[in-house]
Amino acid sequence: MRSISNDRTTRAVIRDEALRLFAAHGPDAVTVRQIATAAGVSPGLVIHHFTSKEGLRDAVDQHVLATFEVMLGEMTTGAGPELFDPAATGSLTELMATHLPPASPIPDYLRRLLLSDTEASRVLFRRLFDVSQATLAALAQAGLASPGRDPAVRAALLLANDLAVLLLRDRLADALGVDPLSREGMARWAGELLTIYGAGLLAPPDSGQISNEHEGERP
Amino acid sequence: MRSISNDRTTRAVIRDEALRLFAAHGPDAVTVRQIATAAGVSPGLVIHHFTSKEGLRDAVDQHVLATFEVMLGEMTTGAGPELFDPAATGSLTELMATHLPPASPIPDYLRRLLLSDTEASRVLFRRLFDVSQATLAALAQAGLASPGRDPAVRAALLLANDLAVLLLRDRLADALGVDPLSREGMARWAGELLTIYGAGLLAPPDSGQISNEHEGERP
DNA sequence: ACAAAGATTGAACGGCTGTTTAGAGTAATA
DNA sequence: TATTACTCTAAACAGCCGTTCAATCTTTGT
Repeated sequence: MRSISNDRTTRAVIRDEALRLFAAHGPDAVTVRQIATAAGVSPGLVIHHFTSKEGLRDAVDQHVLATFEVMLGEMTTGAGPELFDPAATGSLTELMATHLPPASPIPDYLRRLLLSDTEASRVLFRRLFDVSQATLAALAQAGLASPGRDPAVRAALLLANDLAVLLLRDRLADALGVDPLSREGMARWAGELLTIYGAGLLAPPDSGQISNEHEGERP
Repeated sequence: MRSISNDRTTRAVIRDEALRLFAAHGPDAVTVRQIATAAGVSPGLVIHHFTSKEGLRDAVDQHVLATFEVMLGEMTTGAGPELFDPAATGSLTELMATHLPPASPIPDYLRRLLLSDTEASRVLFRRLFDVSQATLAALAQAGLASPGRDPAVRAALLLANDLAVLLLRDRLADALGVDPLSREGMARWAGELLTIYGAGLLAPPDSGQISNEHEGERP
């Protein structure tokens, strides 16, 4: 049956449609019937596969966590160029823009997940915090950044600043006229972040970037 | 009837209980009956005063927005000392910690509001963004900060970094063992933020603070 | 080919939701 | 005091919710 252009299990289809709807409207605002319709099945089948709506939520959480584990794994594996870029300190934003399709529901889902007071939320944040701490330590070892007087707080601050773009995406897109997760948005954001991380708020533009390809800019 | 230790209108009591419950569990997870019980009235009366549950949400939104308008007004009025502190760039965090009781539901409500895709959310963020832009311009005029190559993005970045503490409060408290909105948490957070905003990530500890009372630290 | 197991459906059930309605108490007006 | 207006309640209503159930259709194992 599921042969032409569809090799996903029905279970996976339901899970993915739930992810999409949960990301767009929040789990509480989405009904089992809506998920079933979106997946082209009956409401009973959704329950049959996931026992309950909360079971479905858990399955979606687990799937998203696994996706992130893969992304984080690829990051620490293929590391190298971003080590010379203080702003790419495990930049979640860039990581997602690179590894995820442009219309992926995962950023929106992550936004809700991180603010949801669930176990999955705590586990994910803890993981991101550990990565942030490790990255800061590595940068310090390489002499590219100071660990600061309070390394744990500094690592948390860098992580929070990174996540802020994700969490406030819609509001920022409104205010700036550019989606901060788009190519142009990320470039403009990173430009300011690099300057500040490089030499502080008083620094003149164009300081801070350690390796900029051409310095042809001259207004 | 409402005389001893209660000069609030019944309407106001309902509104405040709704604010408290909405902040704690989210508007969708709270029922009209729960609000009515918390306020000590019948469910019908809640509807009678606010027409519908959504009307109640709007009233709460409006009340929170008005509260913030007052706080922002007091900020720009009593300005002065914080102008010399680049990190206090309209610091929402500090503003709320100062003007709100420690158990106020408003921080939690704000967190949900800013991510809710409602008109109130857009209005509030736009207002905060304008304040951030104005503050950055004032700091630049005073020679205390550079407006950056992209002033709008820089103002948005400073605002987002400020709001991040609020949005991720629970997760940060988990990871750091300190509520970042508590006195100790704010002090530690501001310490790192001042250093980075002062001279960047490479700066040694204790640079960046323009007016630190004693420099007795020497490890 | 036959039987067992699993996938799937349509209809139904009880419970909870926001809201309505009719009416009882209470204060203000005249 | 009679009337009007307002606050408030108890009960009920219709609708939607997650979930269950019995019965089919489809696949798998032997």
